[in-house]
Amino acid sequence: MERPKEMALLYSDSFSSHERGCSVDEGIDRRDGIEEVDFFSESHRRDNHGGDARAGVSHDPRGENVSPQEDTSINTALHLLTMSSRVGQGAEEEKKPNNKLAMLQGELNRLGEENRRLRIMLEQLTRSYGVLHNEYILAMQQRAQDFRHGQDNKTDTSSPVAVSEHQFMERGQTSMQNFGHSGAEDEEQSQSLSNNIVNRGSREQGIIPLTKRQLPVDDGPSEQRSPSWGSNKNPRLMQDTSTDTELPCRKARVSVRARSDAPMITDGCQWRKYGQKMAKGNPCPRAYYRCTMAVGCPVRKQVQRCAEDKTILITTYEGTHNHPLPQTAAAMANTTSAAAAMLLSGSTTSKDSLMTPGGFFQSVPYASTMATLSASAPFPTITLDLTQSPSPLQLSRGHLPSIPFSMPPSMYLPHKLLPGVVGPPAVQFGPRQQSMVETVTAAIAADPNFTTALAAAIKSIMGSPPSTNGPGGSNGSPSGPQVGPGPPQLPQSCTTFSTK
DNA sequence: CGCCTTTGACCAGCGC
DNA sequence: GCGCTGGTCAAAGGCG
Repeated sequence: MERPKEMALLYSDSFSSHERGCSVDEGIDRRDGIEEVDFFSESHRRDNHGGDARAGVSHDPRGENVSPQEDTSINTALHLLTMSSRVGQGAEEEKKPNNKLAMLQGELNRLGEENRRLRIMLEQLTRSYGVLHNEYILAMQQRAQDFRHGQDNKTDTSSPVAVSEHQFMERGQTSMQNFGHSGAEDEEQSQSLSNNIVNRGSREQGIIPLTKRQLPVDDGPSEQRSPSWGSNKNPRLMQDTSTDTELPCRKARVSVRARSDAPMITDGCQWRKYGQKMAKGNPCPRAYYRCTMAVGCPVRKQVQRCAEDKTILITTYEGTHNHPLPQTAAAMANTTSAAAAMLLSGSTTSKDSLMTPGGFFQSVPYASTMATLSASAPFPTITLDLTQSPSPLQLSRGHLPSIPFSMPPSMYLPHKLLPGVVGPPAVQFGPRQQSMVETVTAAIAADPNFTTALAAAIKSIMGSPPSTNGPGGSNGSPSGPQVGPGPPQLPQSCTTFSTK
């Protein structure tokens, strides 16, 4: 949906810059192409007519210089419009055709300008969002830290693997400082971190409503959705907005593709099936589960077999656990959290940073190969494809090719960005799978290139000094038990991320 | 008896 | 406005 719009805008933009020499017919044809923009143009036009000097488009919001010619043409067009209306029927009938052409051309010019302006505005908004988001994250971290001081060690139950993952996450996500941390502190931090990632929004609901509005932090559900999540149904969104606790958008999801013969992967959590549906395009039904490890836990997961390869089980997690996770679950949870974190981080960055050669994902080797972001859904989704083995090279060097996916414009928009992420617990695989999981997670966590790159990228993105958050930079999850973001299963080797 | 699964119905979002 | 689809609810039944 957004893409078309963007395309339309781009189109119109280029149009405006080339239109000058186009025949009227061409202009008319193109007009169809920018139809979607017309809506905006309308409102914009009104503004312009309101006496704003912009009507003449003598300046470009972006700061670019607009050639005088352009201005002239636009003004001329406007003039012609008025003229034609004034003159109308009378004596100048013969000139009508010419006037009409001029009118159309002028209209086109104007629309082109408006489109460009709108596009610029959109870019500015996106940038502003990124900045605000960064600030918000920092504030949250700070808050979590403070909160933690009052709570002291509360949790910690992760396995060694979990720890390493946590460390990785902590480094990468939170503040990236203190790489040397380890032990319980790290665990705690990491856990909280994961939670933060996911809950960032919900936890702080009371804070900075504005932020919330802007940041789609998802998960709010966990908290807000009281015991009966059931009541959320679709209304979730609406409820959220109305209650102020939630964000208008849904949380982010983490989807994991893994080979498994079992109907459902055991990930350490208890799930209750609450529905099953036949999904379009897939002969295999999709099952819906919700976490029953704690009352009111908002985490849900969808399990479905891949249509192309039924040995592949696709498990999609949504939400954050509001309770402690078992070790088995916690370990893997972090993996997903990491993925989610990447997603979140990416969201904070601007389109440019993500896509350009120094972009975040490019600096995160594994991220680029193992995860795929999808904006097709109403919420951001990161897919971890564990069905393929990573190339030794990648694992050993953490080097990756370029980003295998392209981020749709919508991904940069606030409402799609931050979600909460997920977390399911770890999956209990057979010894072989388990080891594979550990290997993968450990590799990711241990890879200096990865952590370093991630840290650098995030740092640059956030632009915050590392020192502030120390070990605690994290965000501990203030409230209660740690919720481990839970991840799912990590089965076999992994390396590629595929998008749905 | 309690928990879980099954399954049809309902609701909201979205595209045509 | 209508139909499709995804997601969820909740009654009914099964199982330990």
